[in-house]
Order: sequence, then C-alpha cells, then structure tokens
Amino acid sequence: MATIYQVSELAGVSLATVSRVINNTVPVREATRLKVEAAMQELGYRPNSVAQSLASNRSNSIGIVVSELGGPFYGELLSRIENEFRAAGKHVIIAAGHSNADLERDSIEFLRSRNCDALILHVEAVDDAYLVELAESGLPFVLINRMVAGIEERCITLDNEQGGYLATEYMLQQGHRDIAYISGPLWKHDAQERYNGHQKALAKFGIGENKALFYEGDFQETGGVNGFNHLREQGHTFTALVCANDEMASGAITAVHEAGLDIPEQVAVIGFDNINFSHYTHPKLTTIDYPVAEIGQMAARWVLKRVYQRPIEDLQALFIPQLIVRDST
Amino acid sequence: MATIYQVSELAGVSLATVSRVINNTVPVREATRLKVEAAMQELGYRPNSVAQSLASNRSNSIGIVVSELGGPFYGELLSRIENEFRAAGKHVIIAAGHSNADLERDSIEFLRSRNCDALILHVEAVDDAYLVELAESGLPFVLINRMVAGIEERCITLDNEQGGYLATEYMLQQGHRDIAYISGPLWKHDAQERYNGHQKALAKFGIGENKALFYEGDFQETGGVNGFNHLREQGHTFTALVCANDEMASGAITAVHEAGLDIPEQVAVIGFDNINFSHYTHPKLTTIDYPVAEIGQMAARWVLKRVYQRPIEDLQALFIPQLIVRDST
DNA sequence: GCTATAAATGAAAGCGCTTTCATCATAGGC
DNA sequence: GCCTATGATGAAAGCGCTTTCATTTATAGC
Repeated sequence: MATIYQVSELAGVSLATVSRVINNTVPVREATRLKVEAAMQELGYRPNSVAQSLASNRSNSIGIVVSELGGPFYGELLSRIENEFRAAGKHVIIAAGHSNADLERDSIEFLRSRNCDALILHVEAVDDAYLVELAESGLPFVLINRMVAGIEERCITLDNEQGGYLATEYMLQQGHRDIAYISGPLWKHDAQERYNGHQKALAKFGIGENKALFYEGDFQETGGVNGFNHLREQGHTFTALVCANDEMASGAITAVHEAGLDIPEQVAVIGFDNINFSHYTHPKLTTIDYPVAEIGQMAARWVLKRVYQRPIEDLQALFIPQLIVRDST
Repeated sequence: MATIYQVSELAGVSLATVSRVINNTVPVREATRLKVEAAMQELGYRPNSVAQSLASNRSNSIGIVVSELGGPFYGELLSRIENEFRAAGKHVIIAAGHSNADLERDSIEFLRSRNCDALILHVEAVDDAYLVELAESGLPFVLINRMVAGIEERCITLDNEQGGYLATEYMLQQGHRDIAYISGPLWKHDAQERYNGHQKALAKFGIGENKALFYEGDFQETGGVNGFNHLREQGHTFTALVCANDEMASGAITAVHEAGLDIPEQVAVIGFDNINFSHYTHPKLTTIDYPVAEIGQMAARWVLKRVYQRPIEDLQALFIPQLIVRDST
C-alpha cells in the first residue's frame, strides 16, 4: 500500500500539500492539485483511515447499540442508519445489547473504547441516571425511542402513548367494548407508554379497567400465544384484542386460529409497529405504524449535524404514529 | 483520557512494560504487573484502539458485506457473526451490497479503506474473476453461500442443490406429480443450484420438465404472488408448488388463499431457508432449513483462526440442508 | 563467588497521517 | 519598481501506541 509520503515524493510536493488535497481543507493551486491527483492515481493510493483517525482525533465511525441485530424492526433501523452514514463516508460499528443492562453497558463501553465519534443508542435496560452521566462524560450520543429527563435534546422518540391510544380508540370506534390487552414488559418505557394510551382511550369512552383483560407479555411471538390463552382462561369474554407489538399479535392470531375462532368476526386483533411481516399473517394485520426508517435516518442526521457539523436543517425529535387498517379488525 | 505514558509514569515503569501488561505478550514480573494494573485502574485508563491499530497494523475490525441489513435471514447471520467477534474483542463493520455489482464492489473498497483485517462476504452480483483477484491482492476474506473455483478454501456454502432436491423429492414422495416451481433470479448462484436440485428430483422420478410449471421470481414476496398467478394462467394444473425461498412461498400462500384454494388440500406449498417468520404463515410453512446461524458462526471462526491465529479446530465448509415438515404440505 | 545464560525491562524508532507555524511566491497599491 | 497583504507551500512536531534491540537483572551451573 502506498503511503502519503510516496505520493508527495512522486508529485514533488510536501506531505502537507498532499494532505490538503485529500482533505480539501485549505485551497491548493490548481496545477499542484492536478500533479498530486495524478500521483495518487498512479500509485493507487488510498489514505490509511487509521492513521487519519489518530492524527485528527476523529475515527469517522459511529457506534450503534440495538437490542437485537435480527428481526425486521432493527434490520430496517440499521439499514437506514448505515445508508445515511455510508453516503457521508462514515461507518457504523454495531453492537447488540439484548435488553440487558449489563450487556448494554458493555456494548457502550466497547464502542467507546473503539473511539467512536458518536453513539446511537436504542437501549432499554440501563437506567436514566447512567445515560445522564454518559452525556456528562462528553461523548455525543442520540437516544432512540426513549425520553430521558435532563437530556431531552438527545432523544428521538415516537409518541407511543398516542399509538396505544389510536389502537384502542379504533377498536372502540368499531363498536367493541370488551377489549383485551396484551402488553409488553412494563419495565420497558415503550410498553408502559403504549399501555397508558390504551387506558386513556378506554377512559375516554367511559370504560373501566378490567384486570381479567390484561396480560403482560414479552414482546415475543410466544407471549402472544400465551397471552391469548391466558386471557381466555380468565373467563371474561372479549371481542377485540390489542397487542403492544406485531410479534405478539402474530402469536395471538395463531392462538386464535387454534382455538377455532375467526378473525376478525369473533375476535378482532390489532398490533403495533407495522413490521415487514405484518402483512404475511392471515388475515393481514391491522396495526400502528412505527416509522422506524424515518427515525433511523433522523438519528443519523442528528449525528451528522451535531458531531460532524454538516448543514442539516430539519431535525425532528418527536414522531407521531399512524393507524394502518388491514383485515384483522 | 489517560494515555499509556501517564500510566507508565505513575507506575514507575517504561511505556514498553505497560504495553506488555496490556497485551500480555511477553511475561512481566508479577510485582511489576500489579503496579501497572493499579496505575491503570487509578487513571481509568483504556487503550486507544486507533493508536494500537496504527502501531500494530491490525485494526481488529472485520468487514461484512451482505445484500441487505434488514430481513430475517441477514439479521440472524449478522447477529451470530457479531456475537462471535465481540467475544473475541473484535468488532464488525457492516455494509450493504444490495445484490448489485457496483455497490458490492463499492462496499468492499469501502471496508478495505477502513483497514479491516478480514472480510466476510455474502455477495451475489460481482463475478468470480473479481473475487479471485481480490484474493490475490492479499486481503483475507471468506465467502458465504457461494463456491468460486480457485478460492475454494475461502468458501463456506450450503448444498443448495441438495436442498432443492429434498424439497421436490418430498413432494414427489407425498404423491404429487404436477409440481410447479417458482425460482429465484437464475443469475444468482443459489437460485440456479436450487433449481438444478428440483430438476434432478423430477428426473429421478421419471418426470419431464414442463415450462408451463416454471416461473422465475425475484426472491421477494411479490414474486411469489406473481408467480402463482402466472402459473395458474398457464392453464396447466398442479397440486404442489415448490418455492425457492420462504419469502416467495409466503407470497404464494397469500395468492393461493385469494384464489380460494385450500393449503395443503388443493395446493401443497414448500419454501426454502426456514427463516423466522416461516411459522407465522397460515398454514405454517414446510421448508428446507438453511442453517444460517451455524454458517455465520463458521465464517467468524474461519477469520479467527486464519487471521488472528486462534486455535480453532473444527472448520466446516459445506453444510447440508434439512427438510422441516410443517402444515403447508 | 564468578561467569554463562535466560528473563525482564527500557530506550527509541517508527506506524501514516494532520496541523501549526514559518516561509516563500504572487499580486496589488502607490 | 518597492512594500505590503494575501495565498500557497514546506518543515516538523506530534497523535498513542507497538516492537526491535540493547541493557539490566535474576537464575543457574560450576
């Protein structure tokens, strides 16, 4: 691999000038630039990014922590983020936190030790205090899908409560009054907020809460299966089932079929997230759209603007979910 | 951030000794090691990985190119690879090739300029010659799901032909004789191989090929829908439908339902890959298992052994697919 | 106790680049 | 044509670490 020194020698200029041509920082005379470019061409020169990082104290890499690498939700998120940074000549280093506080902290430390210029975090388990402290340490990062007091300007969120409200409100508008709810783990912020929305909608229609119609699942498919079965065993009939995400809705649909019931005639089902496969279910799943691609893009642009001083205007911090009506309601 | 110099000063030893403690290369006297460790602790020292990379000419990063970041297949693959490397203190840089030759080449160049120690490639569009040349350039890489002559020792593959064979053979064993086939794009190696397997199974049962029962899809869900509709229009009836991947099978299932036909009574459907959602379909999809997690892990271990000299024994290059029988056949 | 050998440590030269500061060249103002 | 302001270029000092080679210290053998 050719080095900048060889280029400078071949072009008959100093290292500094070659560096200037590469980085386009200080103006270089046209004739000089051409000489240098020709030399780079001839040697097949490509800058050593590690050396650049060391000298400039910029690694041009952005660390990402998500709960899982697999799955449609994170796939879409990562895809969009990578795209955005790639176009800017940055690269992403990805680590999985598995919704576990220790692993999340580990991941963050790991990325930090990799000299990332910034972090994009979708963490669920670490507590607010840790994040506030992290912010104070001077490391730039943006938080996805979580609002933490004290560092609001770093948070990009979906209005989960509004989404939960929309889902249940729609069921109510369709005439349902006995509405069961399968929640995510309530220690997760988004699960709690979606559930709040559900309660709000019920309250608006003057319906009290019924513990027999609530089940706390795990955001997984099996949680949906177990949830539906559990709810039926409670003996309280219901004609509508609101699930806090699509995975659980899918599981619930399977369980409903197995119970010999028809969807939506006997039980209407709604999910949340609008992940890719949600139209693979049968019947196709009505759900709340989570604009994951937009949010991913926004997080990337946040970093581009704040850390790399790119001129970006329209930073948006709060996203509003939308109802997607399909065949399961 | 503390530097190695400060540590050496506080511990009263030289830079070199601190470096030895960090890297555990040359033995250091117990007493000295303890002094150094205490100093590192006190300063909250963490080595600067960029400087390490520059000095050692090792970036401890591995580049990965996959077609897409989203989707269950790549998610699982990436997840496994990341896991394996993380445990080894390495990190991965991920780029998407989008099944497009230019983008694939771009991605590879990009990763290369990032000084990756090795690459793991799941590329479909670049030609064999390019890969052979890349190998000659000295950059270590391993190729997933593709066998290229001349660099066989870098290839980790699934026996796609065997998988295609298994799928169709199963249909034949179930008594089907009119079997339609929805293929992936035949320019993709795996699509071609799976189709070869299909033809082999037919031949074994003495059944000739019928062009009216073949459709070349795109490995996407819509390809399955279009494929089924196209096949029906050909007028040649069939009782079984073999799809070259699960996505298309899922689309086909939707189309079959829409045509008012029952699965598997009127049309049996089989997929390929056994991706996560294949049991979300209704009825649950019979398919061929693609051991994506194992393959990802193996690719990572290949790198660990060949590039980082880790003592790893059981490198496996060829994987054999298996039939997973569910309810769609 | 002294030398021969091995083990532990230190000094210093890079790794390939960026960036500051000084220098040189060019052009404009009078 | 001389002086100054400005733009372009070069010299050289790092960035924080690894690694070679030399040196010092410990261990063993007699």
